[in-house]
Amino acid sequence: MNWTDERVELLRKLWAEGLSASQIAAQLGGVSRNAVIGKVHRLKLSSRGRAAPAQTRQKKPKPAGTKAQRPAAAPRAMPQTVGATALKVDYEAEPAVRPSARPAENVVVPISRHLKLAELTDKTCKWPNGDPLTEEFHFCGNDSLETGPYCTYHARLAFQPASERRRQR
DNA sequence: CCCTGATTCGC
DNA sequence: GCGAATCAGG
Repeated sequence: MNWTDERVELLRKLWAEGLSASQIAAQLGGVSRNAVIGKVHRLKLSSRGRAAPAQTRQKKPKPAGTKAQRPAAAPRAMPQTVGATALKVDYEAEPAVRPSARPAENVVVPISRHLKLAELTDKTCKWPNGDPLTEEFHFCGNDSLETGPYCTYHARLAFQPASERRRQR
């Protein structure tokens, strides 16, 4: 995989959104999280917004080859773990239940359109399916025009109290 | 041990 | 420029 303009653009977006490097790598596909981090640095996107004090970074003595040590780059700041945690929090806290939950038996589970994060609009259901770190991860993507962030089915899962959900069948 | 980003450096 | 290996740390 090479860094096309589209992929770089998506990288910029997701990085700005606060996704972790590994999650971005999963979304992009075909690259490792190291590749993403490397690219992020080359694009100079490193500090995601906040400029903070200074993180002390130790230099790393290479095992064998004696190479010249650099003066160590300028210390920068980290917004303090927004990455996987951010999306995971969304993933677990926003929807009241996991997509795998079975709320009602007489309700037809919608067939997901399998949209990528970048493909979502304000009219598509943002219910996440699968693990953000896997290739299979996608969003429901069905029409949510009149039901907010979710389609009618997922809106019920997302906004119904646990007690209601329990005796729903 | 899971994860995070940061850095180095051979390619 | 790219990214695996490696690092420090939560």
